[in-house]
Formats: sequence, structure tokens, C-alpha cells
Amino acid sequence: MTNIRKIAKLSGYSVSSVSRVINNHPHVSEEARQKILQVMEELDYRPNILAQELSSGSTRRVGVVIPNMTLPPYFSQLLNGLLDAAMDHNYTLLILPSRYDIDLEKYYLEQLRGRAFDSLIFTSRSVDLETIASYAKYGNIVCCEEVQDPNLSSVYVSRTHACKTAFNWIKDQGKSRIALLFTRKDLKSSTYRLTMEAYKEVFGEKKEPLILDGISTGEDAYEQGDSLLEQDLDCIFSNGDDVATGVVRYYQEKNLALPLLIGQEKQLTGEVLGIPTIDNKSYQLGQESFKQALSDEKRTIILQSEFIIR
Amino acid sequence: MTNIRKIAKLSGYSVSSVSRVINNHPHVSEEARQKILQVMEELDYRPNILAQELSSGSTRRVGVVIPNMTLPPYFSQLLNGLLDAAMDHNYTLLILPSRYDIDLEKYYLEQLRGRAFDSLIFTSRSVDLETIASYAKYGNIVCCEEVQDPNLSSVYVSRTHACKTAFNWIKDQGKSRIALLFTRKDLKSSTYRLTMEAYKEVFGEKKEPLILDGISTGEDAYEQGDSLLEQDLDCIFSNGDDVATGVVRYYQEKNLALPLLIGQEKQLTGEVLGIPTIDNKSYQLGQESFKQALSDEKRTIILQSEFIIR
DNA sequence: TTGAAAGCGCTACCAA
DNA sequence: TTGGTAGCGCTTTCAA
Repeated sequence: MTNIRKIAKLSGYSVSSVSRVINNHPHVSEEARQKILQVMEELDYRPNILAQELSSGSTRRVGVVIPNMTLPPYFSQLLNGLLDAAMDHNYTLLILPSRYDIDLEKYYLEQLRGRAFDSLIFTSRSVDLETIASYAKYGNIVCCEEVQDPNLSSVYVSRTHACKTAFNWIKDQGKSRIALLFTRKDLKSSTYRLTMEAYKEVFGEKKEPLILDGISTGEDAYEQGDSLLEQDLDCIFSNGDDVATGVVRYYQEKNLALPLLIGQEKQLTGEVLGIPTIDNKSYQLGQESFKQALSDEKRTIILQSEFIIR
Repeated sequence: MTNIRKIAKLSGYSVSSVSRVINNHPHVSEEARQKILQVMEELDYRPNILAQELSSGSTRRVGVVIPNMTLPPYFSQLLNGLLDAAMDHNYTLLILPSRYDIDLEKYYLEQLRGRAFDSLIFTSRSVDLETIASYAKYGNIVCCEEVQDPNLSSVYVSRTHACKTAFNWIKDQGKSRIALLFTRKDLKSSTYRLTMEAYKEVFGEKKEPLILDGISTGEDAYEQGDSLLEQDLDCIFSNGDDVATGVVRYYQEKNLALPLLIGQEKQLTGEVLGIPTIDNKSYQLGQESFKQALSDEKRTIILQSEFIIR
């Protein structure tokens, strides 16, 4: 094994000087630098990353727990934000798939405890917050959801305001017979809760919307298209631009006039359709989460969704 | 920082004995073990993973380069196979997203060179094979494709035989007016090439099939459904069970009799539809790739796709 | 500008 | 069964 000592010996300089060259530190004569670099080249030398990490006490690695291999658009944009931020800071991202498995998530927490990486980001979690918080002393932990625990950082997107803005805009357009599309119609779903609250605030408690659930793709929306015709609607508030596409196709095929249509996630398809959308800032969420993972202070960062009229 | 020396001192035993307890080595008296474990517990001690790795010279980590965040079914099954195999062998998987970026892939190769992990698996690559092969001296590298280089292991699925079997079966059913669905109709696509070859071997050079490309989801298939009606078909050979679903919906809506339909990837949807499919063994590909990443010898492992009649 | 030496925390060999 | 100690390969402080 060719190590730093060997380079020192062959170059005629000390281990310290070699280390300085490796890390681009000042106070090395150009002569020394050249000679050392030359020997490194000859021996195909590359510093051992593990040794650097052990010695410096920092891995420049951040673990990211994701729920699954197959990720919806929200997650992939989030991951892209994380990845870009990591590259910007010269960090490496470890993607840690949890498959919703609590034990696997605990294993990753143990890895943090064992200093396999500096910080850990939960984009999603199955394990309880108390357990997660108990590992906070071993490194920064960021959860991409609203969390109160003072030991954890919390970075998430507040969608309430943009949602109300959207509903108000819809109302201003003179629309009032509205369908809401959801992945899950379930009080455990924060999306469902906040959308319903915003709706009621704008349209009142009495005016019931048509609610469709079990919809997460354009395909789903298309298949449930019939349900949309059961009521005389003038607006469809969908849960994704992709979903909206399915709605459009359904109406086109029936040769029916399309009601006002709202998308979400600001996807490419929404742009093409030219429909208003709500940008839930997943990419920014990723970037901010990463920055928070490096930060010294625990913090709660709330991003705001944005209603985009087109 | 509480380290192995501190545990040794406080327990009254030596560093060696503490190490033995950590690693469940024999030749430690029950008394010593208990005392040491007790002190570890009290100090909330956890061995430093980096130090263990540096000292033992093995990280028990394998890097896996994937092209993108958003993965088609083939990749997610592959990753599940990798993950399960890794867990079985008590290894951790590092998912390394490349975004088809050559420099990023080179960066991962440098990480291998720097001993950040023991082996590297390319489920997909943009960087050229020569470059990859030049890193083989730093650790096992497995490519999930057909590769000749003696420095690289190659694990892939041969789909030719199953494809011919399928076409022969189709022929036996008395079908001959066939449509083939592809993601890319491009000689660079191995799927396209092997399917065409198998087709020609069974049906002859003269009998031209109808070819549709740009199809990777059920949605795509549905949208291109019209093209299927232009010719009088008696069999549609699709490139995925999901894709087949889109075809089914198209025919159902037109109230047309469905031709013989073949799926691929053995997905859940295909099972529900009850259509024959070709299992391309992605999960097994993952498992074998991982095993090969640990193996001492460079090897080529060829799995066989399987035609499943239902 | 340079180098010696003390860490970083652990493993494993060898001697007792 | 136990312990001493020499690594693993690098960083960093301090003195020269």
C-alpha cells in the first residue's frame, strides 16, 4: 500500500509537507510541491478517504432516508435539490432506502451514531420522532415535516397560504361548483386536511365540494373521469399537473367543455397545458434541508408554496 | 470523546479485551464481558465505524450508480434485489445518482479509488468502459450489461431465448399480424435489436411487424392506440405489463375485441390482466450483481429471461 | 518553509 | 484468558 509516508520518503520531504500539498495548504515551496506531486503521480497515489475522515473527524457525507425506490415527482425534485446543494458544498449524499421499515431506519440512526456520516435527513419516516430525537446528540438530524422537538431541525413547505390564494382566485373567477382530487381522503393526510380547511375558509362550511380520492396519476384521474360528470362542475382542483393531464384527456374525449382546471407541483405537463398550478417548492425544500443539515443550530424553516396563474 | 481506551480504563481491562467484546470474539471470560458491556452501556459507547473500517481495511459498503432519481420498474426491482442481498451479507449500499453525468460517475470512481467503499456497481453508465476498467485495480466493479473487459465483472440478463420462445408460442397460437412496442426504436437500444432479431428468426425477414416506439408507460400506449388500428392485428407484443394495461383500456373503450396481448417485466398489473408476460429477472439481476461485487474473481453471469404463459 | 510527533479510534498479532 | 503494542493512513500543533 502506498501511503503518505512512502510519498514523504521518496520525495525527500516530510509527511507534514505531503499533507500540506494534498490539502492545498500554504507554506509549501513551489519546489517541494512539484517534487511531491511528481512522486504522487508516479506511484498513482490517492489519499485514503477513510483515514482523512477519521483524522479530521468529519466525513463530508450526509445520509438521506427515502421511503422507497420508486419515487413520485415530489421526491425526485426534493432529491435533486439535496444533491445540488450537496455538490455545491462538496459533500456526498448517501441515499438510504427505508422501504417504510422501522428497523432499517433505526439501523441508519445507528450508523449516524457510529459516525459513518455527519448528518441525517429524513425525507419521510416510519420510526417515531422520540427515537429519532434521541440520536440528535450524534449529529444533525433534519426532518422534512413539521416537528416541534428542539433537538431536531424541521424543514417543510407550508401549503396553506397558496392554497387559500388559489381558492380565492377561483372564487374571483366566479366559480363555486368545485371538485377536489386527492391521493388519500384521510385525516392523517396533511394534504387532505389543509386543502379542506382552505376550501372551507373561502367557500364556507355549507358548500360541499365533490371529493375524489385514490388519485395520484393522470391514469387514475382518467379512470375516475365519470365521477366528475355526476355533478355540474365549473372547477377541478387537482393534486398534480400530471393528474390534470388525465382530466383534460377525459374531457376531450367526451367532447365536453373543460371546467377551470388547477394543477400542482409545477410540472412540465402543466406548463404545456397552460393551466394555473401550485408550486410546492420541492426542489427548494431539498436545498434548504441540506443546508440545515450542515448548520450548527437547530432550526425550523418553513417554505411557502406559490400559486402560479397562467 | 469516549473511545475504546476509556472503556478499557474504566472497566479495568485492556483495549484488546474491549475489542474482543465489541467483535464477539472468543477467549473473554464471562466476568470480563459483563463488566465491559456494563461500562459501555453507562458511557453510551458505540465503536467508531470509520476507525473500524480504517483498521480492518474493509468498509462493508458497496456503491451503486443509478442513472436517475425517478426510476422505471426495471430499476426499482433491480435495486430491491441489490438491497436484499446487501442486507443478507451485512453490507450497506450507497446509492449514487449519476444523472447521466460523466463527471459525476468519474467522481464516484475516484471515491472507490480513495477506499470510500469496497466495490462499485454500475446499473447504468455514461462514462466509457475503458475509464471504468482503469479503476478495477482499486476494487471490484460490476457492470449490469454485457462487457468483455477482463478487469470487469459483467452481470446481465439474456432476453433472446425467452423472446424467441414467446414468438414461437405466438406463432403456435396461429397469430402472425403482430405489433411490437418499444421505448426507443433505435439500433443503440439492445431491447430493440434483440426483439427484432427474434421476430425475424421466427416469422422470417419478409413479414414486417407494425412497430410503435416512444412507449414506456400505459399512458403512452393508450395515446398511440390509434396507430394500432391502422393495421389488422392479431397480436400485440408490448414492452411492459403496465404498457399492456394502456392497450387494454384503449381497446375496451372502443369496444373492440382485444388481440392476443403479451406483457413484460412480470408486474402486478400483468397478473391481474392474466396475460402472458416475459419475466426479465431484474430482482435476481440485483442479487447476483451484489454477490459478484463481493466475489474475488471477475466473472460474467448471464441470467435468462423467462416466458410465462397465463 | 519545514519536520517531529501526538493524536483520530480501532484491530490483530504475539507474548505471557 | 489477558494485555502490550504495532499498525491502519492521515491531520494538526508546535517548535525549529
